[in-house]
Amino acid sequence: MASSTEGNRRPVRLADIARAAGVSHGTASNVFSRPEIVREEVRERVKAAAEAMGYAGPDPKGRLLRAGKVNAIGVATTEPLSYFFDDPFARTMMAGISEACDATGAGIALVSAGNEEKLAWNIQSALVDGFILFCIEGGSRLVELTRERKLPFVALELGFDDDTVSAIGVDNVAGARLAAHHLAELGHRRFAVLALPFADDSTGLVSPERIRTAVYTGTRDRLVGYFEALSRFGVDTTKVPVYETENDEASTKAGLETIFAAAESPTAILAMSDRMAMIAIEWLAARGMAVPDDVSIVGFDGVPDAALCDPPLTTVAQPIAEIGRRAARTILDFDGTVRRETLGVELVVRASSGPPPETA
Amino acid sequence: MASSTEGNRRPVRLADIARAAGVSHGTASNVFSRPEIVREEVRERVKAAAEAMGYAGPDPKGRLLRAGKVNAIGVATTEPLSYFFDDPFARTMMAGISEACDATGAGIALVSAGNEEKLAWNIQSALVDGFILFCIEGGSRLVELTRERKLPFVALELGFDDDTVSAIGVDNVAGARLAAHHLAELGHRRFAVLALPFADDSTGLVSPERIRTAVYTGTRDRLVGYFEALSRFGVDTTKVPVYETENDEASTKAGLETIFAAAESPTAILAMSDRMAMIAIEWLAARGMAVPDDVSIVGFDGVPDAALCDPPLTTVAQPIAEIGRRAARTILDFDGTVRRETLGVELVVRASSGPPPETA
DNA sequence: GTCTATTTTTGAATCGATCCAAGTTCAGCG
DNA sequence: CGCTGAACTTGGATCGATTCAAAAATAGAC
Repeated sequence: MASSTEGNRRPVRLADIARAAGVSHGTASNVFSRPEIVREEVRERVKAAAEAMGYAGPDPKGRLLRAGKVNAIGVATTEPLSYFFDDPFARTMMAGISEACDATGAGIALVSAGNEEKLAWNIQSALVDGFILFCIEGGSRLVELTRERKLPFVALELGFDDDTVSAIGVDNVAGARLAAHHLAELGHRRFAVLALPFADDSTGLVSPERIRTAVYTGTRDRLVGYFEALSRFGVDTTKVPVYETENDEASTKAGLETIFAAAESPTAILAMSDRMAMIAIEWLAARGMAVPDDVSIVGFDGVPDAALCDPPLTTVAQPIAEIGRRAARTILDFDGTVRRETLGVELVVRASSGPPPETA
Repeated sequence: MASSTEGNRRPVRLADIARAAGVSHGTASNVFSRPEIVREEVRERVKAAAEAMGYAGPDPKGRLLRAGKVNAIGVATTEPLSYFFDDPFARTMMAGISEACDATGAGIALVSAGNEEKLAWNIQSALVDGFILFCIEGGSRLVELTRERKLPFVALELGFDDDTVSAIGVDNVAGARLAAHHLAELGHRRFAVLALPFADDSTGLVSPERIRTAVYTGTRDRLVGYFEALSRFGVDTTKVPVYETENDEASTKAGLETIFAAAESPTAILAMSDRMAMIAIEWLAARGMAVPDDVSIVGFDGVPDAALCDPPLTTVAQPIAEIGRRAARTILDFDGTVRRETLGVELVVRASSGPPPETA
């Protein structure tokens, strides 16, 4: 029966019920958005008409255009969407962002895309009031794309220098110094570094030249911090192998192969991410090397998983959730200025680091 | 210099550059959305004008209104936003949803809210093409609110019977049967059940009356499954303590206190969630009871963490990511029909279950 | 130089609401 | 009975784009 009237889809809009109720669309609008200013009798009539016609309530699309504000912040990355739920670092960050959004009632829109073209489109068409950018990879492209939108945005883990963008990060030099100092103080003198990318194009042992011309300043800063602390203990840093990975399993393992194939294998590994550190622990275990008895490892990031692995990882902990919280607030309370924050890090000593083996 | 012209914020719109370039809005619009149909000379002129005036590109707000489609799906829950990133079950589900969204290029909007009123508003005003509802708690309210929007939606973990809503779930009875059968077959005869809520108002040992009048049919179904399998082994299910919790630490621990305070303590625990099962393992360890030597435990859900805890948890695994994927597809390929899917579950035997102690 | 076919461009209509200045209604008062 | 002010309503303008039928410009043929 009903279907005979319905037939095809007919989106009922405010104007329809206004007409049905015999009032202007202005009044009909008020019934929904400011009911108190409409006389009760009229209000009831309009509501009844809405009910009868199956009106779904003011369509946010229309409201949005008028109001201008979406009340949601976009979080973008070049990784696939599942990155936000799979990666421990991202998850912790998102928890911080969530907290700030919950507090103000803002929503979160996740933006990502497989290929470059889709990413551009998704960023251009995302319905948000601002962006938080996860710049883990392809950060400069992401920043470039987002800048076009002319909306407030803040970069996280920004890998390169650009004073015109708001960014929140940590003191990489100080953090790295902490990690290297800790190991050197324990007595280690033979080190190897598992590095994040210095630029986009390759992996492998890095030359001083590559370090000098690094695109990703975060990577360079961490290395500088490591070397600063090591030099202070008399370590010849030119002899320390630095293997550049892509922070994934394959390249990290390749790095470990290379490092331990050398004549003098290290007693301590400085990993620029917990991810690599944990892969290293696993790799060493598989080769029968004990952590920390044979080799000590210190990570970087302080993801929750690092406390749970075996042995629990000594690492340089970033205040990840706090970074997320501040990033969200930067967008939520945007005031038109470029905001740059550098937060402190903390060395969390757990069981993956200890004195070097006696025989060494 | 520049600032003297800019002064205050002036949102440049398409009409502005059209005027500046001396073309109609129609043509200006085409330059951006279908550049191939406008003559090169004109296209360049318009683009130059856009560049000169600092135009950010067609505003999605305007486009949206015209196009009608947002190209994003909303995921809603009554929990705070961080639930999506903290809870292992939710995370796995979101990974599945992400996958389906990535495949079609759709975005994800997270919707949630502290209080009831905000939730209603957030659902009413979310810019999405459809909803996926996490009905873990307050599911009926969530469904009610969402129905108002008259958008496609699908419920997950729907706790109650309602044939008018699309939902994706698992065969709770069969899953529970698997769990109980496994334990009974190992020789256990003294059981206790850690149950999810039967209704919203209380926790504690449940009466047959409460089971019969259960609001949450999922809970009831799992219990039915447990009891069916146990009966087949001659266990008097009326003697099996069933403790209703809120699936959190406090109430689960209270349940364990109660259960183990009884004269005949159980040798096996059937937990309706991995969460409770893992809390139980911890609680038992703290009391010096060994799992599975003194007490066996079987969980329900199959979250990734269950494989990592100590001892690894035997559990009834739901195809969580697959549920997420199907939910997303239900919205993405919405055809106007009510879709109900019930997926199978699988018993994953790990180290938390074994034969009962000899002395028992 | 005219006519037809094709390529471009135009401008009004539309999407679905909210806002607001101006107009209407009505009770109370002198 | 007219006047005043408060309480409601109205209808046009606006938000920022896209669409499409019709008009205009251009090209090609004869």
